[in-house]
Amino acid sequence: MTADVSRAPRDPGSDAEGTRWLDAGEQQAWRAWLYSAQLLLDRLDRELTHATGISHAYYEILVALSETEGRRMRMSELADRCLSSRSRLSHAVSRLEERGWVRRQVCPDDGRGQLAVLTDDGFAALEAAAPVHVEGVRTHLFDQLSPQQVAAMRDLGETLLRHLGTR
Amino acid sequence: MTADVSRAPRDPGSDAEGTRWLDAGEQQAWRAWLYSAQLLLDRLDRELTHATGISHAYYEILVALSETEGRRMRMSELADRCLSSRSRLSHAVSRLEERGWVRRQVCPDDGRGQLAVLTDDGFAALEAAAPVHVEGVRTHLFDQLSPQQVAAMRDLGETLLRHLGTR
DNA sequence: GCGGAATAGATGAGTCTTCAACTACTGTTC
DNA sequence: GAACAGTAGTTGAAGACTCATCTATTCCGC
Repeated sequence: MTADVSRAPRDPGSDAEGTRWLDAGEQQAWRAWLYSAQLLLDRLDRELTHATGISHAYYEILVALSETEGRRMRMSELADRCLSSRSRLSHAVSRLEERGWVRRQVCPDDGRGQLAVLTDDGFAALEAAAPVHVEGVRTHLFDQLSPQQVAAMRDLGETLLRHLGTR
Repeated sequence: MTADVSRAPRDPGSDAEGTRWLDAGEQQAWRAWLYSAQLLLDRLDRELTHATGISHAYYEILVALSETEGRRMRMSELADRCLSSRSRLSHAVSRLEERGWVRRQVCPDDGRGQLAVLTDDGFAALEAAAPVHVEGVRTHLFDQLSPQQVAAMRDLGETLLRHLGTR
């Protein structure tokens, strides 16, 4: 006897706690989404890391910095932009600093704050990595999808973002 | 001057390497998908971990084992099912063994192999965690989507899986 | 049935993430 | 302007993941 605990472990309806279990169709949709998301994120990260030595997490930090005026940003703002905790970002910036790609600068407006500044070396590293990343996204994502599917993907993402909060 | 390196850093067309940069619509679709995926996975993992002490990664291992005859599975097969590397699974099973939720057993058919076996305590832990996980998936995913969006999500996931390999 | 290639899994070092302090500064209230 | 609460960011320890390496076993060709 197997027990698929994502569906009801007993007869539906006999469940005292009233958990709203997934039906077979929801189950399949969820699994397909979950597996494809995990595989895609993993694949992109792996290919980028192998080709350039830059993980996807680091890449997002460099991109965020490169898109701002002066290529610098407050640590907290950068953390929010990268969906990262403060702590995680702080560690990551330390490691990027060791590589000479980012440096820290005390924030002039607020003595508590720090600015992360993208260096020229950091920008060069990003320029080298960008084609690899974009090619990965194209190959593994957009090349596989029809325009309708791309539209659906965007709609889906934006709907979920409204609920999860852009934070 | 900002530089969005996901689009062409220079004029499109002046790009010597011929990188197929993303246009504005693709960019938005990609960002929406990426952010929503990261936020959703993070949210589900966090809520599950806080409420039950079981991370999503561990949860998937327990679910996979619970679904098999005899609640046991070869390590490699389990790794594949959980989209995990052999090494990662080996470490994870060791930690689950310390909790008394899984035990290892030499595979009778193949002296090289090991079976991971779900214990009764492990199954009980899973039964306790399942409602929390399912409720999370419902609240943060299905409750937010129309039936059409759910269908699109499934279609999208399955399309990407065909390319990325169910592995 | 012997020898080499391939497979299954474990292990340890290095890296990354999380969590809970902790320091330092700002803003607010009296 | 002193006291206190709140905010910004860092730090260190513990847990988790990756990669390369290692051992044990099986498979295959002869």
